[in-house]
Amino acid sequence: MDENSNCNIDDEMSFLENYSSDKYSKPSVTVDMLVFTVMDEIKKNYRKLAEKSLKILMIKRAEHPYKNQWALPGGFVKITESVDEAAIRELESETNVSNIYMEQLYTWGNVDRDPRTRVISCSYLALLDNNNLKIKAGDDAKEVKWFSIRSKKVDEDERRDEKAIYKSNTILLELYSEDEKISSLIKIEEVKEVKEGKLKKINRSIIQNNGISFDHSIMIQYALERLRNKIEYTNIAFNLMPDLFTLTELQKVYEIILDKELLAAAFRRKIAPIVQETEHFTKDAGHRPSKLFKFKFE
Amino acid sequence: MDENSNCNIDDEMSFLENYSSDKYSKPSVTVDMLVFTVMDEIKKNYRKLAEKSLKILMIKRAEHPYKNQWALPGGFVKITESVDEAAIRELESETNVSNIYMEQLYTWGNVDRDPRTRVISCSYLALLDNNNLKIKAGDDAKEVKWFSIRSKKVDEDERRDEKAIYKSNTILLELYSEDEKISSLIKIEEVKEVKEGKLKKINRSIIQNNGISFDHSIMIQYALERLRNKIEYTNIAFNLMPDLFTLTELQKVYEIILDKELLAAAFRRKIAPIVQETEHFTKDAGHRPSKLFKFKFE
DNA sequence: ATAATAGTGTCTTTCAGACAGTATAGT
DNA sequence: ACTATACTGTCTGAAAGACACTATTAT
Repeated sequence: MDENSNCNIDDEMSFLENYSSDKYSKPSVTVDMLVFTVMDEIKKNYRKLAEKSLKILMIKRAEHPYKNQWALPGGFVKITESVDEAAIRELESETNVSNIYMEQLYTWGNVDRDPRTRVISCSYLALLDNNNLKIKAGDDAKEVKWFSIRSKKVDEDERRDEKAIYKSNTILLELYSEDEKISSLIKIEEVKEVKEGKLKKINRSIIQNNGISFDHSIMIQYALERLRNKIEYTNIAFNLMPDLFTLTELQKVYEIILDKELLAAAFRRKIAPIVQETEHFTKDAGHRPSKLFKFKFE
Repeated sequence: MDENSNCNIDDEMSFLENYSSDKYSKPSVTVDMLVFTVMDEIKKNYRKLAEKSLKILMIKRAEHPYKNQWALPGGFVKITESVDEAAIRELESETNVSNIYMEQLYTWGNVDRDPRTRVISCSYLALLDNNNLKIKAGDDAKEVKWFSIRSKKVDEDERRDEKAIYKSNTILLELYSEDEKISSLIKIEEVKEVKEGKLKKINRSIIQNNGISFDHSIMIQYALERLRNKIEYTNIAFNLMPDLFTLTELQKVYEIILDKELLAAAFRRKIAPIVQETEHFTKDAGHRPSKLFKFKFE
C-alpha cells in the first residue's frame, strides 16, 4: 500500500504474515437494496392525466427465516468483493435490475436484527425510471413484486423532564399491490438533552409487523425520509424520470415524494436551470400538448 | 421476533438451530471515529479576538500495520455489541472521550483497504465542544493528539466524450500540530452519464500518503464535506459550542467550517430563532462586552 | 482618546407563494 | 363548444446581501 516511513519493513512483513483474523468470532455482513420507482396508475378518463404512485421492489423469501414473507432484495457480502460490488451483484441476481442509480443509505448494526446469527446490513437506496422495467425473479428469489407505499403518522407524543425532551412518533407503513397488503407499525423515539440542547439519540423499533421480514420496514421508512430530504437539495429525482418527460410529470414525482402539492409556476421557475426543452411534445392527450424536456447536465 | 404467519413454527425452529454462519469466510467489521472540535488559537493582541481552528482527534498506532503513523480512533466490532455500541466503547477506551454527539457517517467496503485482512469499516462523525477537553490516551493507544485541518483543492479537471462527463478533483489534506505535519493527496473522480444526465459513480483514491494510516485521509475528507453540508440545513454546529457562547463565536465556527466569511447582520437574523439570550456577558475583552447566548431547544 | 468588536437600521435584491389569465389539442 | 391541462404574467411578502451607523469597554 503506501509507504511506511517510521518502521522496519521486514518487521511489518512478518507481522502481516503471522496475522490471524480468526481470533475473534465475526459478524456476517449483508447488503439490502431499497429500489424505488414511480409508476403511472391507469387513467380514469381520456382527458385526465394518469395518477402517479411511488413503488418499492420486494422479493418473497424462499427460505427460513421469514419464509414466504416479503423482504428487500439483498444478500451476503463475499470476501472477494467490495460492499458496493455486492450490492450490484445481489440486485442483479435477485431481480435482474442493473445499471441504475444507487447510493449507500445506512448500516444497520443491532445485535438481534437477524434470528439466524449476528448480521450487520449495509443498505442502499436505488432509483429506477419506469422505462427500465424488465424486472423478473432471479435464481435466489421465488417472486419479485412492486408494492405501492403509504406511510402515515398515526401517533405523536412529547414529554419532558429537567434533563431531556422525549419525542415519539408512531408511523404506519403500508405496502400494497393489487392482490396483497403488508404493513408495519414503527416507533421512532428521539431524546434531546435539554441542558445543552444537543441531540443525543434516535431509536427506531418495530411495534407490529405484518408480512415484512427482519427490520426491513424500518429501513424503508428511513429511506423514505432520506428521499424526501434529498429531493429538496439535490437532483436525485431525475433518476426516477425517463429520458424525456413533461414538467407536469416531474412535478408530480416531487409531489408524491414530498407528499404535498406544489404550485406549478413556482416549481417551473425553480427547476428551470436544470432542465432543457426539446422539440418534442406529448400528443393524444385530450387537451393542450405538453413540451417534453430532458435533464440539463451540469 | 415478530409473528410468522405463513410457515410452520417447528420447521423454522429446527432451521435456526441447524443454521451455521461459518460456511463462508467473513470480513471483519470495525468502527472509525472522526472526532472534530473547534479550538481557540492564542490571542495576538489584548484587543483582538482569538482565531478559531478546526481540529480532528488522531491516535498514534502502537502496532503494525502503519506502526507509529497517525490513525483515527477505532477498533473491531464485537459479536455481542451493536455497531453504535462499538463506536462508543472504542472511543472511550482509546481517548477517554464519552457522551458526545455522534452520528453514522459512511461504511467503507473496499476489499484492499486494510493490509491485514478483509476489513469493512463503519465510520462515525463525532462533535465535541472545547469545554469537554479531558482527552488522554487510553489503553490501546500510545498517544492521542488534536491536529489542525487544512484542506484545499490543488487540481481540477473535466473531460467529456459522447457517453459521459468525467470530473476529477485533487485535494491536499494537511493535518498539523505544533511539532508535526502529516498530509495526504486525494483524488475524487466523478463519472456522469451524459445520455440521461444521471450520476453514476464517485471514486475516491489516495494518490500520496504521508503519515496518515489506511484510507483514513479519505474518511476525513468525506467527513469535512458532510460537515459543510449539514451545517447549512441542521443545528449540528451547536455540538461544537459550549453551553454559553457569543454570536460572534458561533459565526466564527460557521465560517471556519464553510471556509468563507459571513455577514454579521444576516447571520444573526438567520440563527435568531434557535438561540436564546442570557443575562451574562463576556468581560475583560478590551472592547465592548458581548452578550452570551444559549441554544434554544425545540 | 483609541482600538476593536457588538449590535442595529434600512435599502436593495432575490425568490417563493398566490392566483388570475391566456393557450391549445381532442372529442 | 367544452374539458382538462399547459404555460405565463404579475403582485406580494419573506428573507438574504450589503453596508452604514451607533454602542461600549479596557487600555
